Amino acid sequence: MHLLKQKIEEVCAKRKRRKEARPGELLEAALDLFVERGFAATRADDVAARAGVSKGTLFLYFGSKEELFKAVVRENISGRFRLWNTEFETFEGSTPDMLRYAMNAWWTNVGATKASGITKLMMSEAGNFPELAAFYQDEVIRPGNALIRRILQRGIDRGEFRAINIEYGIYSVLTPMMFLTMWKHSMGACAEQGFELVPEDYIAAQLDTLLGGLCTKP
Amino acid sequence: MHLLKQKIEEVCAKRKRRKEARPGELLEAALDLFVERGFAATRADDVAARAGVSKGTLFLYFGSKEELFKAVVRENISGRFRLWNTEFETFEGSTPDMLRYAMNAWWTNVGATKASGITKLMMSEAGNFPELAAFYQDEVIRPGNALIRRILQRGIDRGEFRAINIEYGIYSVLTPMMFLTMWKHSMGACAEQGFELVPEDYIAAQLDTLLGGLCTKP
Amino acid sequence: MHLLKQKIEEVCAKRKRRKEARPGELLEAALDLFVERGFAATRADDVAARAGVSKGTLFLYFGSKEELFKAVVRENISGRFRLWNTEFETFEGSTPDMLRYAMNAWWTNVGATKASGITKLMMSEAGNFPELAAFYQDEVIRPGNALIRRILQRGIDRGEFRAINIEYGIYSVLTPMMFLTMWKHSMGACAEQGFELVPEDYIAAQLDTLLGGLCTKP
Amino acid sequence: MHLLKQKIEEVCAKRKRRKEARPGELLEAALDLFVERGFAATRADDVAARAGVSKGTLFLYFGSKEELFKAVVRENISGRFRLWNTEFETFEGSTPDMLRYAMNAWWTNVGATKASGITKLMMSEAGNFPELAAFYQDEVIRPGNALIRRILQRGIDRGEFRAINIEYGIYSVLTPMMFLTMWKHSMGACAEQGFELVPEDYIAAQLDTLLGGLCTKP
DNA sequence: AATGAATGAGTATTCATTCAT
DNA sequence: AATGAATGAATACTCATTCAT
Repeated sequence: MHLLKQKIEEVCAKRKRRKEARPGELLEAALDLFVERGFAATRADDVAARAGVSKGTLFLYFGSKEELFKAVVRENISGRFRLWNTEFETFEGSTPDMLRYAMNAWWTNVGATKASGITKLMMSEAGNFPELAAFYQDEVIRPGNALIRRILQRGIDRGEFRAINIEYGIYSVLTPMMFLTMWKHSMGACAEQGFELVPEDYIAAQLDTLLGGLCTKP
Repeated sequence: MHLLKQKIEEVCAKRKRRKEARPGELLEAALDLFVERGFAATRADDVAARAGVSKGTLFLYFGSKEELFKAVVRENISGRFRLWNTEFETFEGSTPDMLRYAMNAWWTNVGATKASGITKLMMSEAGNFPELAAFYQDEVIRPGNALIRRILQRGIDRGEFRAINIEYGIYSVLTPMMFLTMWKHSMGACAEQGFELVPEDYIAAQLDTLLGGLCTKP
Repeated sequence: MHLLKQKIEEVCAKRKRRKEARPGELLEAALDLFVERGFAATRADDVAARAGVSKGTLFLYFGSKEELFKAVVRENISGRFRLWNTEFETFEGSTPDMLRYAMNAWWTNVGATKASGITKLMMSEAGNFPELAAFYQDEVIRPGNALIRRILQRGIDRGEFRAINIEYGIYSVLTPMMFLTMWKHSMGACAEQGFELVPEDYIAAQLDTLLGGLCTKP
Repeated sequence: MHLLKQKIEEVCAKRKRRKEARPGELLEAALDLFVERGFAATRADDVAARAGVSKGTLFLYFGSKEELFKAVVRENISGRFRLWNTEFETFEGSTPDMLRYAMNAWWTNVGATKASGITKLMMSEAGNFPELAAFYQDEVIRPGNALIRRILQRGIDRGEFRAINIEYGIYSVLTPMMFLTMWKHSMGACAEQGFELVPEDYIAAQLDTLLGGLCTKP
């Protein structure tokens, strides 16, 4: 009898592996297309085709195109912040070093990956999906800001940073990342000839300016 | 029958004077809606309605929705740079002051006005309109970058700025403006409660950081 | 100048005649098809085609298939009751004659016409359109019942009818009409061979039974 | 591999006992839903769900939705007429009493039960299923009419009823039943307030009118 | 020049039906 | 026998675009 069970389980396992894989394949395909073409210009047909299933299957897993979009956003908003907060607490170097580390880690783990596409998506479509924008605000913007705030505060507390207005300072850290994201997904395609933007160098340069300022020391 | 035509033409005579104004009204309406909703989500109906004309009239002036979009972008990319370059050449203060002046002027004349909407448009739709993106690159990005480059170079030449990598430095100046634009047109709607972003203060704070750096002077 | 106006009005008149005719043509086509095939089995395409317009035009006049359906029902629910109530008040003959007159008038003006199709429609689809059913209840059932009630009451008051329970009596009058409607639109198609139901004769026979009863007088 | 099959068959053995029951459960569920929503608006999913099986199983027993529908109708058209004809032949009372008995028996055994749903179904969908309508005609309408005809003829023969036109007289008996059926399944939901229709009372009242007529005896 | 009625290609979504397991 | 994942044909509805007036 257990032989039967075993067999059945085997069979089901294969199917289940497929069933559980489906949404993932669809989400991946959807992410690609949404980022590439935007929400409206992405046809359900195409998402299904790229995932290698029929249109009907798409709607089997996601009730509507909008739900698919939401799922794509959710899927790609990882709980990376828990890890990062831990790293913050155990970091032993100087705060400038911490900042350097943080921005480079962001680029490696987010900016350079497909995940950065959803930031671009959010910027483009936020107006049409207020509910999603709020979700993004809660899940990404707020924790992200909080982490940067902690870093800046640490720098100030330790006398490493000037006593700047932290809330505005956050954006000084944020905007280079935002810029890189847009660069990669929007303007980058038609970049200025004769000047190749190298993300890692760009980040290094921004950090230099950010930390040291443009002005020569008196 | 030609009598009718003649009469009609007579009657329409006074309308002709308004003829030149029409495209302007349409472009204005289209700018608003494109910025607010994006290209795909903006219906020709709505543009016409907001401009106070019939849908047919819209297509009388612009052969297609895409052409309308291009016209909107082109129309709003003014040759402001000639004036700004002149100002640069006649400016007599320090380069930090010049930078301050430039960014505030940008906010007053562009960022705070509807014109900033096209930057948002370009970021959102560049991928779908490479031709337009190239045009934008030529007409806005390149001259803008050139102007900032001149400012930074002036600062370095006069010993006011450190000898940073200018190409990357440009983006340090650019990104706060880019950020403000996106803030105004995308994320701003669902901003974090308890922290009101005041553009002028934000610019001042960014300039402070940019010029002085985060680190305390040794 | 008035010549122009005249011409324009002429032109517009033609168009308006067309525009105002459209909904009517569509409603007529829709009535035919809904009655023939039911709500669900009627395709919007077909309605448009039968009305001689494109699918788009259909949705120009009726926001959705459901709205079209509602409009069909409304359109065919005439204010015939005002006329009938007047006739009731000015009728001078006996109440049995009045009843005879009423049922025959119903057949001529409603039962035999396409309008009877909506009764069949309502019976079939009432469950799926509670809102419409309520509307039908208000606009047709209630006034219809009221009229029959007046007739029966008149007969009783004048000593022509027995003192029956009027509320139930109403249905004795109603059901033959309902039956004829269903006969015409449902079962009639596959009627029993060898017995041709002649509506007028059927009505006469029902009236005979209704008025005289089946039983021989004691 | 055949080992697996063997095992599976073993396991399914006890299910086989239920095998015969399956179609019955499905037919019951289908009857409910078809009556409630009509043919088109009833989804195969829902039928299967209500019957507690998977959608696949439904199509295992019934090749198509249409076949399911036909089976539902056929299943519920019982050969009750044999019994009723026997009762007719052994009935000993007066014909008016016989009529009273017949209509009340109908209500108890058919009208008040789910079986009455198929009458409603037939009325709504006859047009779309002429084949079924013919079947219904043969199996229900014709025998039913025949039985009523025998009753009326008995009354006339025994001098209890007037010598009416029997073919039309049949419908005088039929329509109250038809009406009750529609009332229960269509319009009843949104009945007129302030007047509760009690089926048994309604039948009694109709019989009174039918037998005695509306007119006072001379 | 202006209109707005008409169009029809295009797209999301549903659901009966199939079939591998 | 039973499942339920997958399918794709069918259909309501949208919207840029045309054109007669």
